[in-house]
Formats: sequence, C-alpha cells, structure tokens
Amino acid sequence: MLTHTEENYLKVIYHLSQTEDEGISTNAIAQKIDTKASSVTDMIKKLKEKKLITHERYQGVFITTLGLQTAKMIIRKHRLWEVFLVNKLNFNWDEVHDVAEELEHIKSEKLINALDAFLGFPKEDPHGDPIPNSKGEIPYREKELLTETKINHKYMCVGVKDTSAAFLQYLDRQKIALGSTFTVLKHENFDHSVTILFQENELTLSKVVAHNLFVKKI
Amino acid sequence: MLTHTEENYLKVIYHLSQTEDEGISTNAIAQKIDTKASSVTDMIKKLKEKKLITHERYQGVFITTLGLQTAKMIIRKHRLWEVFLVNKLNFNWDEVHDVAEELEHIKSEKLINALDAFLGFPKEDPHGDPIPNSKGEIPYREKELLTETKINHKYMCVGVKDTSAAFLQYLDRQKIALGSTFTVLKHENFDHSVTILFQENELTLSKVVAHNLFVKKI
DNA sequence: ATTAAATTTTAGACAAATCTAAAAATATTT
DNA sequence: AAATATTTTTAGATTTGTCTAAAATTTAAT
Ligand SMILES: [Mn+2]
Ligand SMILES: [Mn+2]
Ligand SMILES: [Mn+2]
Ligand SMILES: [Mn+2]
Repeated sequence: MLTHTEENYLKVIYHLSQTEDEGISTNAIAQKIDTKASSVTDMIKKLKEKKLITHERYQGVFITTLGLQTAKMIIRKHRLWEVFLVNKLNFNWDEVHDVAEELEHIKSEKLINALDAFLGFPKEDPHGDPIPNSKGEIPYREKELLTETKINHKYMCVGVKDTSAAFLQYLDRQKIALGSTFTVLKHENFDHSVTILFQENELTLSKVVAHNLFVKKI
Repeated sequence: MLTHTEENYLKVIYHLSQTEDEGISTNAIAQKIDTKASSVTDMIKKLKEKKLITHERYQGVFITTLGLQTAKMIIRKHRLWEVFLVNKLNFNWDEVHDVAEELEHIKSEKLINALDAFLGFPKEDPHGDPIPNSKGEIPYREKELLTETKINHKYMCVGVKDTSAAFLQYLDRQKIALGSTFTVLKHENFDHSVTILFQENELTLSKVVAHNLFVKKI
C-alpha cells in the first residue's frame, strides 16, 4: 500500500519518463514535486524498496513495469475524477486539478470502476488527456501542436499541454475550448506566432499559446 | 487545516458527545479509534491547541462550538458521499462506509456543495442518518427504536443504529430496507424479541436487531 | 480510611516525510 | 589534466502520529 506522497512521486517519475529515455534526475523530480533533492533521494530509496523504480547511485531513476502500471492507475483515477467534476458537478476545466490531486488517492477498485461506468467510459479528461482503462491501456489519439500545423488546413482543438489555470482561463477568454475548429492562416517566422480563422475572426496566438495547444486535422 | 487523523478523532469525540454530558474519557476515544490511551492523550493536546475541544487533566474532553461545527462538516461530507455511492454508483448500503471514511477528508467547499446539489440536497444518508446542511443545521426526523414500539400499530423503517456490514447484510437477507413498512404484532417479555407482520409473513426479530432498527409510526 | 484497581498522563522511542548543511561523485570549463 | 561548478548523497535535526513502560491520579472495594 502506497502513501499519498509515494503516489505523487511515482506519478511525477512516470510523467518525466514519457519524454526521457535516460534515467530521471533527482533534481528534475525535486523541481516537479517542489521539494529538496535530499528529500527526493530519501523517497527514491522507498520506491526502489517497493520495486516501483530502479536506481543506482548518481545514475538517475528508471520506472519498472510495476511502477508503470501503478502510475497509470493513479492517472486513471485523477482523470476520471476530473471528468466527474466537469461533466457532473459543473466545474470549469481550470478548477479541477487540485481537487483531483486529492481524489486520485482514494483507494477503492470498485469505486473507480463504478465511476468509470457512471461517466460512460470516457476516453479523455477535460484537458484532452487520455484516460487509461481498467487494464492500464491508454487510448491513442492523433494530435499535434498548433505550432506544427500547415496553413490553409482546418483543425480541431483536442487538448492542452499546459493545464495551468492561467492558460485555461486565457483560452476561455479567447472562447477556445476542446472541440473548437478553425483554419490556420499564417505562421509568423519572426516570433513563431500563429494566426487562425476562428468563428469568422482572425486571431493571432503567440508561440507560447500555440505550443501548448494540441490540435487534429479535420 | 486539520489532518485526516485530527478529523477522525474529532468526529469520534463528536459522536461520543451525543450520548454523554460528562467529559469524554480518553479510553472511550481510544477504543473507538482503535489506538492506545497514550496516543489519545497526545492528540487531545493538539485538538485543544486548535480550540476544537477543552480539556483538564484527568477530567475528560468537551467539544467546543468550533469543534462541533467542524465535526458536522466532516459528517456532512461523509454522508453525502455515501448517498453518491449508493444512488449514483449503485453501491449497496453495506459497502459505502470505508470509502466514505476516506472521501470525507477531501478539502473543497465547492466540491461538497456541488455534490449536495447534484444529489438533490438529500436529507438523509443510506442508513437513515441526517445530513447536516451547508450551515451545519441537522434536519430532525422523528424516529424510535423498534424495541419501543406499540403493538398493532404500523411502522416504517427509517434508519439503522448499527451500521456494520454484518447487520446491514442481515437486514438484506430479511428483505428489510429503509422505507419498508410493517405492523408490530408482539413484544416477547422473556427475550425482548419483536414479532412483526411484514410482507404478509410473521417475522420475529431478536432484541439485538430490534434495538438497532429505527422506525416511525405511520 | 486504606488498599486495590482502573484510568490517564508522562517519558522515551520509532517510522515517515521533510529540512539544512556538508561531503561525495559527476560534469563542465579552462 | 586540473580546476571549477553542478548534482547527488549522507548526516543529523524536526514534526506528526504512533507505540511501550512507568508514573500519577482518580475510582472502586474492602
Ligand atoms: Mn496527488
Ligand atoms: Mn487533466
Ligand atoms: Mn475518516
Ligand atoms: Mn452512514
């Protein structure tokens, strides 16, 4: 049985492993968890003891198959609870993260599977992130960043890379939501901003924004 | 901000206070929490420090107004989550307690009020226990134990005093649920069992059972 | 009113999760 | 290759919640 803290560390290690084939560094983990490297070293020993990760001194951390499976179950819970909050309790997509961060630690297989069924087995959370099924399988969905799109093609917004409240609220103000469709008009070479035709208006999105919006050609 | 443990202690103290006007003894708390008296003494100091209880050495514990209000909010959460599990996720009434024991510690005012609304502002949980509203007001409902009923009157089952899975499963086997109606036929003087006419059959319930069933005259 | 029994508190220890400061190992510059 | 900088680990301390064993206090019994 894992503590909340162990689960939070494992989730961070899982996410860092997604974009890194070398060992995950102590510092990288410390930065994500917002703690000290020495605390991470302590926790690494515990997770290693529980066979969730492997680790050699100074060599970085690798997640094991068990760790991977465990992490995916925590992420499954996090994302299902987010769907519940948005679809059933009318939370906005910028309000769900902190609560889901707590709810993801509730330990009941029956609960999470019943919740999954109650929500109609959703494939994605309110930020467009895929929800692992009860076996830990993650549904794949084609998507690319807005920065990588081709001009004069039509796209649909299918996810956000940055899930911070600040970014989500910015999108709300631009009326951009998951499912929004638009045509890419121009990629500005100078500042890498992207101009789109959205709801009959031209809208220019900065590189920061474009680089955090997942879209799909339609 | 209270820890899960502090909240669990406070809830136990609240419940013990309901049937006791003297101070709550260290041992009584220890027994409910399933811990040692010395641990309780330690926790008493913390709860006193936070003004949730008052305490003089060897004199037992009294809950304060702040402690009372805080306890009621935890109980509100516990019971609302139980309603959610039974009404929305199809849990049986004997399966909800342990999960609710975890869910009650999730800290979000918005969440619990949204859940309350989503459930249609229920007045009682799946065991017939009243749900405090957002102000901490507890709806009153007339009820008495089956042992205190009068013969030849009709009653409706409105609650259980013992909420253990074992008792709830016993009631399931007898087909007795909240809302069930019956006529009291006889109080047996010798063993204090109660015979009722329920669904056209005579059913004799032992003292233990009758003393844990709340009913209301109809 | 003593004595005996039960309850409650204190003292000291331990595991979990954190921190600071210092040491050890690795990586980067010159 | 040596010197310097960075990263990582260790050592030792702190807080929370728990425990055992012993002391203090209250309650019950003789
Ligand atoms: Mn979390
Ligand atoms: Mn999400
Ligand atoms: Mn609890
Ligand atoms: Mn209940």
